[in-house]
Amino acid sequence: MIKLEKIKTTPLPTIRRLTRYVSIIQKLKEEKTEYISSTEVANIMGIDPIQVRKDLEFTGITGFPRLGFKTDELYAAIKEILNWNNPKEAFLVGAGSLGQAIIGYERFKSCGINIIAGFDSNPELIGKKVSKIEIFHVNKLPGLINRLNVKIGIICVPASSAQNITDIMIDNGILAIWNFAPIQVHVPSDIILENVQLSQSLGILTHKLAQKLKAY
Amino acid sequence: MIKLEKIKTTPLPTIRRLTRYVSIIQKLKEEKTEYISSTEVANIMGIDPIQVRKDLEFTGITGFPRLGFKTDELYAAIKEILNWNNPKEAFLVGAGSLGQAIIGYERFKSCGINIIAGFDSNPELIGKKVSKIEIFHVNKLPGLINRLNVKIGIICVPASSAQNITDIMIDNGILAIWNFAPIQVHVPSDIILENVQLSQSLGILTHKLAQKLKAY
DNA sequence: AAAATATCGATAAAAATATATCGATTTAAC
DNA sequence: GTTAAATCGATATATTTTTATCGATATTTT
Repeated sequence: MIKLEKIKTTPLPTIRRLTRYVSIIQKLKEEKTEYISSTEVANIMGIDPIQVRKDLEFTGITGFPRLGFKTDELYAAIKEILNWNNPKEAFLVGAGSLGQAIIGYERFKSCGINIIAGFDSNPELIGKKVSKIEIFHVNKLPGLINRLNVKIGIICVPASSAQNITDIMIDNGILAIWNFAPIQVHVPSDIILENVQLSQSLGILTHKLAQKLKAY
Repeated sequence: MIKLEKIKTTPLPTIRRLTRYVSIIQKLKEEKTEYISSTEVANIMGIDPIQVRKDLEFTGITGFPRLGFKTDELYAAIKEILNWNNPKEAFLVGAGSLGQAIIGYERFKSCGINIIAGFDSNPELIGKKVSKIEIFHVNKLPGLINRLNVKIGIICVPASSAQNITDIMIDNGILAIWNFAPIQVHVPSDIILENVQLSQSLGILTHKLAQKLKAY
C-alpha cells in the first residue's frame, strides 16, 4: 500500500484560536510591542503556552529565542491563514433586526468579508439603507450574484425560508454560506457552510449551569 | 494509591450535537413518530450512526433493537441534560440591534432561558418595550439582579463596556454569562462564561474558502 | 567574555474524541 | 413457527488534539 504524503491541514480548533490571537496581537501592535512571545499570548488567553506555539507553527513563520515572534509578521501571517487580508464581497439575505445588526458590524470588514448589499422580501425595507448598505428585493438576488460574481452569502431569514434562499444562492454561484437561521440547511459537499447555532452555545451554558447548581 | 471512580462527564462536542438532535426530534415528534433510530438521526444530520448512539448514551435512556428510541422519552431526556426543561430567568444588557434581535427570539424560551428585562444606557431606549420586554436604565441592573435573584446575564454591549458590565453582573450574583461582545471578558473560575465569537465562525468560513480557491 | 535566563521548536506522551466490530435482541416478513 | 433484517450497545481500534519534555539558541547581566 502506498503511503500518501501527509498533507498538514490546519485543525479547526487551531483556526478558532487564531481568530482570538488576532485581536490580542492587534491590541499589542497598537501599543508598539515589537515582539510578542507565546507565553504572553497564553497568559492573556488563559491557556497553555505550548498550545499557542503549536498553533503558531501553522502560520509557517518562525520566532526568535528569548524574544518571541515579530508582532507585525505574526499578525500578517495569521490574517493570511484566515484569509482576512483581502475582504471578499458578500450578500446578506434577511434584513430583520439580526440582519441589520450584522450589516452594521464594521468589524467584519477586518474579518475577511465586506457586505455590499442586503436583500429582503418585506416591502417596507426595500430601497432603504442600513448603515449605508442598500436593501434590495430578494428577487434581485440571483441576477446580482451573477453580475457581481459574489461568492459569500449570509442567511438571516426565518427557518422556513432558509433552505429556499440557500438553494437560490448555490444555483447562482455562491460558494460559502454563513447561516444564522436556526435550522440545518442542506448543501452539496463542495459548498462551504458555517452554521451559527446560537442555541448550541446556549446549550453549553445551560448545561454547565445545571451541573454547577447540582453540585451543591 | 486510591483510584477515584471515574466521573462520566458529558463531552462538549456531545452537548453541541445534542442541541441539534433536539430540533430534529422535535420535528419528528410533530409528525407523530413514536420511535426514532440512531440511523435516522444520523442520516438527517449527515453524521455517523455510531456517533449518535454514543452521544445518546449520556442521556441514560435505552433504546429498543430494531425500533430505536422512544421519541418522547428521548426528547425529554436530552432536554433534561441540557437543562432546557425549566427556562431560567435572564437579563440582557445592551439593547441595540443585536440585543433587540435576541430579545425577540421567542425560540430561546425552549432553550432554557427566559429574558425578562433589558438594560441600556441610551436614554432613547429606557422605558421602551422590545417584543413586550421592558428596557431599563443600566443603573437599575445591580438592584434588580439581587431582587429578582436572576442567575443568567446576556451581554450585547460594545467591546469597550463589556468588562464593566461583566463585573457588575458577577458582583451582584449572576452565575452564567452569555457574551456577544467581540472581546474576551475575564471572569472568576467559578463563573460560567460562553462567548459567542462571530468572528470565530467567520474565520473558519473564510479560511476554508481560501483553501478551496487555492486548490485550483 | 562567561554565565544565567527566557524562549523557541522538534519529538514524544497522554488524553479526548470519533469510528469500527460484532454479538444479542427484537420485530416483521414469509 | 421460522427466518431474515435491522438496530442496539458493549468492547475495541484509530484518529485527533492537547500536554509534556528537553536540547538549542540568542539576549541580557555580571
